[in-house]
Amino acid sequence: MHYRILIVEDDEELGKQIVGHFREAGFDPTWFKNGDAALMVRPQDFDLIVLDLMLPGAYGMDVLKHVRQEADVPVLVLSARNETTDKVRALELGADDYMTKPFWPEELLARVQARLRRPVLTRSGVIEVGSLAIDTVGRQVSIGDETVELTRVEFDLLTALAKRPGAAISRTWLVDNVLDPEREGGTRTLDVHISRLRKKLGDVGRTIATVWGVGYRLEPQST
Amino acid sequence: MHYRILIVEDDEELGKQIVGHFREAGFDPTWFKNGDAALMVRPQDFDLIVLDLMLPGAYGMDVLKHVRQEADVPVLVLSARNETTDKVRALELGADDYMTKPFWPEELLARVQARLRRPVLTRSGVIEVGSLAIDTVGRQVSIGDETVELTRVEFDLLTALAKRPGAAISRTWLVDNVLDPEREGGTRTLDVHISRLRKKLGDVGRTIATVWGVGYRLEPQST
DNA sequence: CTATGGCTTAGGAACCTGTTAAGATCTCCA
DNA sequence: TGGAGATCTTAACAGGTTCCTAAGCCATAG
Repeated sequence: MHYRILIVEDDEELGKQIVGHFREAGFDPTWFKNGDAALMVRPQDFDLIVLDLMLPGAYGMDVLKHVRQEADVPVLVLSARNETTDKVRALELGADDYMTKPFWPEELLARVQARLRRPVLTRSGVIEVGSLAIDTVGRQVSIGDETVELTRVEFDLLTALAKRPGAAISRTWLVDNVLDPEREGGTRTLDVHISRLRKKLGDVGRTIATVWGVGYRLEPQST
Repeated sequence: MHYRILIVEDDEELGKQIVGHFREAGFDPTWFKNGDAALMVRPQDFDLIVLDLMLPGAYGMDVLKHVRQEADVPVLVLSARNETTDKVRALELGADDYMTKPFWPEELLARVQARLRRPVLTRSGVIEVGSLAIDTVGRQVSIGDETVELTRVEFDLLTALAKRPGAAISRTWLVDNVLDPEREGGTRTLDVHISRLRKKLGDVGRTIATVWGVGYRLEPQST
């Protein structure tokens, strides 16, 4: 069975290239060259959406909003600029990942593949990993029947890991995306949060593995 | 069946050298010394194009553009400078890989082979070579059902080899790309890592072959 | 047989992580 | 506005892991 990928990209060259790479890799890509068409589509017909934010007419954000209203499909956002505002807004609107042009097609492919190995995310916005249940809407976490109280950072940290169970999430990514972005680098802050998270989660906490020199990973079959 | 390679390179020496290497390696190389000729060609007649950006008259980018308009042939770009602008522009125009001069002809050959001989990379980001499975996303390695604990360098080394099973990966490439780039040259560090990797992998470790005077190779049918 | 390159062992240096404790900051409510 | 409590950050250190280098031995090519 082939994953269906929707690509929204106005650049003729880049679009063709991306489509080619996806097809080669065994995906089933659909390519829209403008936002209007993308606004008509049923997002739930696709397994993942690659969206260029810099569409003519600044439709990028509209498309993203539309997709988010309709379904919980992962969205990978592309942007030509490396402006933080774009990134922040995209993430606020529910983008799942973000890439700055230019990039290697392989990298895009790799990220998409990583994203598709996704967790059990129920329609109500609950991520389930083993006995762990994360209500991303109500921002509540439970293990079995027990509710666990987490702070904001702890919750975001756990969510980031749980969104891609089994994947190693790099320290830098976590620091940049979960912790306060205004911070300056070079501390043990992340470790402290992980430490407390593990303690609060008890047995489940032990399924947060350290990937030495890289980051952390939530084991998929967390009991 | 021979792969047809188009080489666009104005430097007499380098061109001759590259052509020689490709021919030796069993490719079918065609060599153009200037961009004008390259603009006339039908890119779809080739399996891969090696393009020097620094052509007289600055035709490099034009050729790239031409190729991209015509067909979806992989293009490997060469450039004398190590300037980011060139790299970025090449990427925007759809180059698939990029090499900075000077380089070893072997390295060029290796990259070309890597591109033509697609790695065994499954949808989920797992590289499989025989009973060996490398989860590049989760950064985990297993042989059959057994998980193998590898350090960061060991993992990256194995991945580099496994991405191109059967291909000889040069020592220099491994040292430059896998080991800490800040290091100074002239040690036996790589050997030590390979040694430990072999030991940890047990039987599979024996399929990491030494290519005398060149580097290492992971045998494709590793048990 | 010789020279070159590769393998392995061992030790120490460098690095990374986990944890505790304390200070800074934020939030909420009276 | 003030203050208590919760939350986040930083510093400091311990403990462990990983990496690099040196040195001797072995394998290979010529």
